[in-house]
Amino acid sequence: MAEAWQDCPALGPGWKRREAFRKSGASCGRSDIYYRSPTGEKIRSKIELTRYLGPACDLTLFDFRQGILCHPVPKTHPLAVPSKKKKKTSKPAKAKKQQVGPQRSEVRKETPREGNKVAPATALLPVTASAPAPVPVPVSAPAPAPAPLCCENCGIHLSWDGIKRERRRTLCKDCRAQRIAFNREQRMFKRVGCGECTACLVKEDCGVCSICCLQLPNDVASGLFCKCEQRRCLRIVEKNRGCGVCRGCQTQEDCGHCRICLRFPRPGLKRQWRCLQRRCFWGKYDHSKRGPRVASRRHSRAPPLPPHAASQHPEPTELHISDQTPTAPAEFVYDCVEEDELQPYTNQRQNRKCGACAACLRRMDCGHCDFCCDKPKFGGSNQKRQKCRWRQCLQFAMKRLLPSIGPGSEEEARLLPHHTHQKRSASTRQLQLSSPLKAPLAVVTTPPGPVQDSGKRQAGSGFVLPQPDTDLVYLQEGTSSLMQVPGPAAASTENPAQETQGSAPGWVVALPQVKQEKADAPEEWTAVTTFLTSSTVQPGFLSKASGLDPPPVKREPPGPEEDGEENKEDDVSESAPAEEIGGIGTPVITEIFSLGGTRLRDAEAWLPRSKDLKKPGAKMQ
DNA sequence: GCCAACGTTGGC
DNA sequence: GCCAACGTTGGC
Repeated sequence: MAEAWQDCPALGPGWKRREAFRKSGASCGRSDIYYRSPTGEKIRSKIELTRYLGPACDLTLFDFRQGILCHPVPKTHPLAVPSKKKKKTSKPAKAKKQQVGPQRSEVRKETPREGNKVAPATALLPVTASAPAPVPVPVSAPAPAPAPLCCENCGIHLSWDGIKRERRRTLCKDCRAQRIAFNREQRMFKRVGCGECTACLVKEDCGVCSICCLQLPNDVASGLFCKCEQRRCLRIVEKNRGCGVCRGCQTQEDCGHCRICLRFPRPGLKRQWRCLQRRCFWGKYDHSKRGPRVASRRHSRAPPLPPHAASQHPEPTELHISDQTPTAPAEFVYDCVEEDELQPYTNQRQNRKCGACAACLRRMDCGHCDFCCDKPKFGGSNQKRQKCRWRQCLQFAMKRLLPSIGPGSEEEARLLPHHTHQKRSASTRQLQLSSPLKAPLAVVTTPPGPVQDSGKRQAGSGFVLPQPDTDLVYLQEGTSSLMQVPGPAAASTENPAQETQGSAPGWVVALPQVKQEKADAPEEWTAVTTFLTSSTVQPGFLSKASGLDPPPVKREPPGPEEDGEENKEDDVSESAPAEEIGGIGTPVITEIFSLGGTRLRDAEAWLPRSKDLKKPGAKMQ
């Protein structure tokens, strides 16, 4: 973001406008116009602005690019922006729709600043029934001043302008900068280490820790995602202990009014997360049992501080690591970190499509996965901005997930952009399975009939057919089965016609059936494509998958942030609800791989369901 | 480690 | 102009 936000009085108080010039790529030099509402909503286009303000708002006179209102001057003299006005007036279709909107005079109405979408609507026009977010806020009266905020760390008073609405932490500018620096430094320590501590100086793996004992393939182990415990940088702050000196650590009692303290207690459950006012500013409180971290070795470890933190945060002597000024990361590269990883980001976007897998061949969004639900066209808020899970390339995901599956052929090498490997092959994010990687990779169920005779059958690169009488997915070629996916064998017979078409091998890539898929052209579905009999995962899904009902959607947590946080923090306190286990309506493979890493252990809770479903009464054909 | 959020860019 | 979605990063 090279250009700063500037006021846009044409839209009303609190509205900001920014022009961002593209710095690279084919469209380098081109600029994009963004607006930000008084409540922090990001607007990227006039359509979005119209959608945001509601249909009653007339934006005909508003020049989105210039950020000004075009006065309805006599036809002969478009004074404001002569050259551009022609284009604006050449859009009668949109104008017709908006003619019911108010005149300019209403644009400058005072804008309340509550965190809802009513406020911006009042900035341009009176609130109507179609205005979004019907939050019970008095929209007609002048907005009351927002409650004063204080930095969670230093406690100084903050203005609303200095706060990013979407951030969960309320920090002043300085504290946020320090925290960002701290996080960046920690990331660097995790990635390459400080290079100076005793752990970083160890050159060989211990061979006895839990990570070393995993005996992962070299190419996987070299990915840094699992590092010998004895070689982990000592300057990585542990999650389960705070710094002891910050405001949060020194606070002894719950505040009683933060969102955590005010959270409605759940019957029979003890609160497991910490009052916001008592959380360490630097370190991480222990809200997670994830990860095979070994803490015992680190008890004497001192949390590092951002380079400029010392001047503002008093800390014990032991916290000073002043003589260990972080050196450039390049000096501390592990042998397994490729040189390319240290090269600057090329700005070249990857082509994530192989163009041949079932996902790439799919042309329509499912409309039901979380990414689809996020899309504006499905009524979402456009925050995730990811491709439909069912359309995310299987090949791409496979390569990213299993780096050991190198391009086995030139074709594969072509399909997988080289910089994919360059940029991430050795990073800790390699197997992270972040959102874009959670593609519906492949769920292979045992096909009916004699196709099971060969035990495992190569079914395309990276896919191996399951053993007879099992419903497993072998995500590794050859004999390595890194992941096993349960599923009733008989279930794959739901759509036998598709399975037996053409030259399809005796395996099926399972995809969910959702209503929209019926609209897909038949040729979009390859012969190996069938619908997932997700009854394996979710009882009752089969009937839904059969088209009788639209599959339920795995939705985002209801709350804007609290529930999401709560889910994270509270994930061990309750038995997982169904959608957390299998994700009805969400690609099953997505959920499976969401279990990746430490969450794999939770697969046990997932697996037994297949047994249940294999009971006579549960099996559905 | 994971992922939500969002800046950014490609492409229609 | 607009949308899709890739890639980064801050927060937990």
